[in-house]
Amino acid sequence: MPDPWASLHQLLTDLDAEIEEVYAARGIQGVRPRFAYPLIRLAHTGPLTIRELARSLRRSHSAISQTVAALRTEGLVTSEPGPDARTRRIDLTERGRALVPFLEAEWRATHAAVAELDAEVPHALTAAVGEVRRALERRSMRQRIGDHLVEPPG
Amino acid sequence: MPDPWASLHQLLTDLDAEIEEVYAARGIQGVRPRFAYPLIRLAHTGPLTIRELARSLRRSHSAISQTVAALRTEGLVTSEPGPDARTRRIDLTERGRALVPFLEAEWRATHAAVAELDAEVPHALTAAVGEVRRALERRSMRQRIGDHLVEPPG
DNA sequence: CGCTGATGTATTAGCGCTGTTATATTAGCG
DNA sequence: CGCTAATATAACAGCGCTAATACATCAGCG
Repeated sequence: MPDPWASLHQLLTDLDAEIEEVYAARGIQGVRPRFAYPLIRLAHTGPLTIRELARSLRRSHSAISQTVAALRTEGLVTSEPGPDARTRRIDLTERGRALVPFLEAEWRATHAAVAELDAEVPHALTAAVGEVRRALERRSMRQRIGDHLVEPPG
Repeated sequence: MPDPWASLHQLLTDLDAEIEEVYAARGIQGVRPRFAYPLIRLAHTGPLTIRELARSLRRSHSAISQTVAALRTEGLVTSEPGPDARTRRIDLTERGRALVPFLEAEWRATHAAVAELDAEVPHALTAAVGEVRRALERRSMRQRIGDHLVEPPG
């Protein structure tokens, strides 16, 4: 028996793998799943700096800097010095922009699939996650575990 | 907006972090969360080979080999050549064995906390995961996404 | 009897995902 | 000039995986 949320972890891993398959089926090369959201975001907002993009995606600027470096390597974005020469404007290349319609379609389809799934089962996963989050705000997992912790003598 | 299961991912990450806090609160050093299950398993089964342990924990033998190497570095297990010189018997050291009662207590407490959580919310997470799994066996995520995929013209 | 090739086991290199901290660079600003 | 802000990069942490390698074993064959 693995840890209590191993099945949850496995589910996530499997879902991610299936997204990759959707990409592969479309013959999309060199686009890792983590690339999709930055690209979609940039398509909507126009050029952003690293920090703006990071805030927008709720990641650290360091993490985004690394992702953007990878995107640049794949020729999906450019990074031009901005009006303030400290900042750089991250913008889509033609190739990056061309990808966005599909990525967005996949994004919407995935959301729809999740919604379908939630409606199909008695215990909707999305609802469960939200409820657990709120329950943990009331009392943390650490506290809950502590309350149940019975240590054997010795 | 992150990907559809970003919140799920975040939840997992947070839960793992809280387990670490429980360890830290007990002053346990050098024991990463991934160490717990191999140690507990070995305590129940006695010495196992890498492959047996891997099967037992449903991990790749490669992953377990690496974990065992880390366990050895921490002085928690030994790895002696077995009767068949192809294999090695992984066994607990004194230090490893001494840890097991606490790790098991934490394990039980965590399960109890999860059960409590499941009972506390309208949509039990554990149930949701199982139901989603079964739903995906009926129709894969890949298919579901494909069915909802509407690509824009161009 | 000894070699050969198939199989099983373990390790290791390299990669994926996530993130962090620390440091260097450069620019803006008072 | 010195402080602050933005970015980039290196090194590291965690989790896992596959594929290649090394080695042992064993069956079969000449």
